[in-house]
Amino acid sequence: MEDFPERSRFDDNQIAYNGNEEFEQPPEQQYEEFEQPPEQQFDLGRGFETNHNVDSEGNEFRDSFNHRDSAAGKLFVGGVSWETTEEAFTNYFSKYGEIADSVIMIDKHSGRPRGFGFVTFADPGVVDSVLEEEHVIDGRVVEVKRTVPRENMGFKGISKRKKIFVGGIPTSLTDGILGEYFSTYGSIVEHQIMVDHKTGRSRGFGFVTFENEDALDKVFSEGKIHELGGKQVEIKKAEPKRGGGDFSGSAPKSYGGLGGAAAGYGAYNSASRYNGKMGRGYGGGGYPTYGTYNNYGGNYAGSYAGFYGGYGGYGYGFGYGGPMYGNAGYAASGYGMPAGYGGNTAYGGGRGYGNGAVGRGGGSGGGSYGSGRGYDRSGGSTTGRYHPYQK
DNA sequence: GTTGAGCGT
Repeated sequence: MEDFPERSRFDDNQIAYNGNEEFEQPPEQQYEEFEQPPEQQFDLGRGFETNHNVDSEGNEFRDSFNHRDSAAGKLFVGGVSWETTEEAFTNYFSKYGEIADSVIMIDKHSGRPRGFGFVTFADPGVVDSVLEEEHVIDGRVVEVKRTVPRENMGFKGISKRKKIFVGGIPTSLTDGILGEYFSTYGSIVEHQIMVDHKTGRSRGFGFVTFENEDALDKVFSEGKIHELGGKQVEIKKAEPKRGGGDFSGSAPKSYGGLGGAAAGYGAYNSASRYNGKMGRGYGGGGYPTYGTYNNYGGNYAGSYAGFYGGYGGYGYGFGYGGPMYGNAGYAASGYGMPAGYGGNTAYGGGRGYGNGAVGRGGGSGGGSYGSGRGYDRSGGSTTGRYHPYQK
């Protein structure tokens, strides 16, 4: 018996690996895809020195894809009554200055207003004062905010664990009182009582965001039960509902975790196919934090990959509660890092595992994005932020 | 009565 089965198996492996290499396309091509000249969409003139960034971990990433947000003078207006017309809406804000643009978004499917809109002032200087004030349109208090920040603001953002949940609030209690009460513990950044859109009535709970964490200490030091408006309310640390900022910076919904997904693909030969679509990672923010669903993407990919033991890979990443189920075996570990560089490396990654750079998945956002959209949705919460043009 | 809300096809 000189013919060892091992031998042939080994041969098989060799073949398999060779096969891999066959699939690997010259990186140059990838580069061309990724190195597209950055759009000059920075009409905000806010002093973005460059759109080539390096985060604190040394990851490079590009800012692109900043359409529609944070143009100077532009504000998001939420909580708009469904009865408010665009005309009334515009007219209301025109008292602060010339309106360059304004719109109330309508859901095309239901034909109903979506309850929010945008207003852009010709003079960006007025937004600050607009943001300071309370606004009532058609008897409804609307919420004016800057348009959703992305990685751009990740650092100056005001967010950490400074938000508390307040439950058991008497429906008669107003948001103003809520703010007044808790402001005795520290400066409040934001506070709100949630109301039912249908009835307009309080839902009996709200949130308060403090400026500093010591305010939280203070407020919690008095126990979780507070007396507000003559009633007992309970306070707790607010649970993050969605990218709302319990964690790093204000990285909103950060597609951060995608490192995993990308990895998954990388593992498989077909990476070459997908690579073409990945690349531009929004990455940015870089914290691997969320990305729950994204991981599914990775998973799936992993399964397909089969090769490197792809299955098993249930996401990892930081949930809120704490640890994750890290496993993601190779998939995650190997390629997260290269991904950070924008896909080109995602490639090389195909072979060199062991970097364990999972954490850096940030940069590879594009991955799951381009290819894993379907999975994303399965994760629930279809924020629908990115509707590339699906009608 | 107890965990929100939404970011322009």
